[in-house]
Amino acid sequence: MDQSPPRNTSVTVADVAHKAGVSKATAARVLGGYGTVSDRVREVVTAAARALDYRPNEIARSMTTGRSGTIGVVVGDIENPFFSLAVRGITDVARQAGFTVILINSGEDVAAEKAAIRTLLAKRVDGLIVSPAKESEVEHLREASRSGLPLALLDRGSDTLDVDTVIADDRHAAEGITRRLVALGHRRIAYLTACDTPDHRFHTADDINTGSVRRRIEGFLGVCREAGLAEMEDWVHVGAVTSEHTRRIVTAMLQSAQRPTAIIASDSVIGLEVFKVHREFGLSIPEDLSLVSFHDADWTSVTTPPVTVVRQPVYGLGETAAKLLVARLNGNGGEANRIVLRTEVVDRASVADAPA
Amino acid sequence: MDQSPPRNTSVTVADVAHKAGVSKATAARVLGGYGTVSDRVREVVTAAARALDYRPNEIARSMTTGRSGTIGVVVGDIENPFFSLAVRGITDVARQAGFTVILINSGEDVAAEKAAIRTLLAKRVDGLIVSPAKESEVEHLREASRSGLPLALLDRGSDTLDVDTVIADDRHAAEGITRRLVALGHRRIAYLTACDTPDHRFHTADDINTGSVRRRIEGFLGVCREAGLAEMEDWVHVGAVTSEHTRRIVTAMLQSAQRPTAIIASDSVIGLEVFKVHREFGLSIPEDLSLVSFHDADWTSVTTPPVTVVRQPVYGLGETAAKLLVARLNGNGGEANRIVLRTEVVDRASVADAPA
DNA sequence: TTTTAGATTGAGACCGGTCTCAATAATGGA
DNA sequence: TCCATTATTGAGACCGGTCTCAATCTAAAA
Repeated sequence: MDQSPPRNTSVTVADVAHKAGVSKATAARVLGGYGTVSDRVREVVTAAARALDYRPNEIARSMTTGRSGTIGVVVGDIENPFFSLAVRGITDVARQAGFTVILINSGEDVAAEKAAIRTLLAKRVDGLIVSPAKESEVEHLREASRSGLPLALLDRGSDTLDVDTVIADDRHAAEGITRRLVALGHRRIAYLTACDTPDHRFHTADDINTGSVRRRIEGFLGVCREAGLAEMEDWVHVGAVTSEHTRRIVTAMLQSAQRPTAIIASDSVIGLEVFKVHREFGLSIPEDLSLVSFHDADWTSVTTPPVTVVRQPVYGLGETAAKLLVARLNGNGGEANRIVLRTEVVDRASVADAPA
Repeated sequence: MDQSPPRNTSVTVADVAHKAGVSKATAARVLGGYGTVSDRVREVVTAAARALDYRPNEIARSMTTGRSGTIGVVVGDIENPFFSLAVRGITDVARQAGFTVILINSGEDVAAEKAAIRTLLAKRVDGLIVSPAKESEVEHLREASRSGLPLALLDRGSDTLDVDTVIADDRHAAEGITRRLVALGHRRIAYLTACDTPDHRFHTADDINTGSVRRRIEGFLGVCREAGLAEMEDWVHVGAVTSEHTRRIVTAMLQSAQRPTAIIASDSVIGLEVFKVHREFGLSIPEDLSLVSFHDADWTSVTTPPVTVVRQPVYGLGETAAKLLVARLNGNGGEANRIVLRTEVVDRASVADAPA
């Protein structure tokens, strides 16, 4: 009795209309909530729909309206706490605005990113939020945008792409912490990032395709130059793409005769690895080595000593990007917005004077 | 010259067919990759499609095939590293199998979960992976499953739902660590979980609606009983839903005359908060307090001391659930699979003899 | 009471694919 | 060379909604 027949074939407006004894058009009107219907008919149709357990088919609806009610999100890696928090911001806004989110990881690989965009385009998403793997390769994004699809860039911008962009003031943040380290007497300051170059070595900031990281490195190098430190390019290390890579790089660094007295980690995953390795070397932070990490990850406050970090408004990054996109989706036109959210240095105890 | 006209109206198979000088049916055949076409025609159509920059419309395709190529994923909170890692496992498998993922957070709220299911049903997802907020309220899931939609449960099962389920051996894990604590002389052992009850107090394991947590508590209480410890129900604390709640509960606990000598944290977010609070009290782990946390979060290995944890195969949980779902989607029938993945205790340094 | 603007309702086209079925062309065996 | 098969192709229905337009109805205005 409680087991209704397993209906493999779903009930449609036509079914409801038939049961209610009205035309398909009328049933569609009350079910779809548009047009004008008499109260009596509305009741009959509603009752029929309930009796039949009618479920609207969004696919069919999208077919005619041209809107899918979904937004596509392409991030590097949802497993990274940075992105998972940003995505939380996006989904919260999207849900509230009546949109649903299709999530795809690019693994920071441009080819995968292109494939993702293609898939999303085929699914006819109403809008796109992307954290581009490479600023230098955004043709696929430009094309999507030019075809009229609203696009918002997350955490990484592109000068050549005139679309809504939400980033953090990475350069400023990097300048701040570098200045601080220099003031404390540090001269051998290493900057460590997951971004890679073809030969896995750093030459100039232009080699760095990830906008946010490039700006940080430019800030870092700029301040070093001001302070009269030469050839600090040699202290920028790229390719910390996995914890194994990071471990290898940090190990080489700490074993070197010219061991750095301070390390700036470009994200919390790298920062964590640096922290792990420094202990294996029996070094102590901050006496032997100062450490600053980007991203105020949860672990940074419970280590001994706790780690000084650049706190980025990660949730806000996603939230803002989604809000801009939703505004576009609601027809708000106008110039592309380029929003820069403020970061903040959270002073803890991993930074001190350079060892004598 | 390089700026192709911004086509607001997308090109369809009919357009391609017209340009290629063939019928819509024929163009559709080569574009859709089905049926049989002569090589000559294939070439002409392909060329026309390229010239027009034809992009298939998945929505329209779904309309006739009845398959959307998407799977819906409902988790508590993507921001939680547990879920973000599991989702990574899901998306990896889904992508490989040609499916796209629609992600919705339930916030561990049944009403939100129901709404999510409804949305996903309307979007005509091909399958569903859900981490149910409450085992006691799964009617909406049962209904979805009964209507023929493949469903896989993640991390939390339901005896009354006969669907593919992937969980960890939570009871066994809880028994193991409890036994260990008891053997070290602990008698005042607190178990702390985010799951809540109507009156925010724990009475019996049946009050706990989250399957994984209930099994852990049953394991915990079972071992305590074996060891002759009475009324350990009083040591189970529920409602650590936010860090503020957790902080309040832990603070009360540590201030009490009957201060626990060991705490078991039901997830890493709670474990982190316990770690933070214990320090503010000037207590030291493990001398004054032993701590064990579920989920081998990254921070647990870098604290001083590092924290002993129950390592769950989180990525594997998501991966396996997705694989089971994909198998169903490919038509594999048969009994519902109930897979239990093994956990492992990672012994670090936060557990020691109970203080005298 | 007749006229008429406005409210309701029904028919049917349409969105952009897939797919069936019949018609036509090409190939092979007797 | 003729007929049976098989390969290609075109027409048009269909999926489940939305939406336009014309027809019918209702009630207020004259």
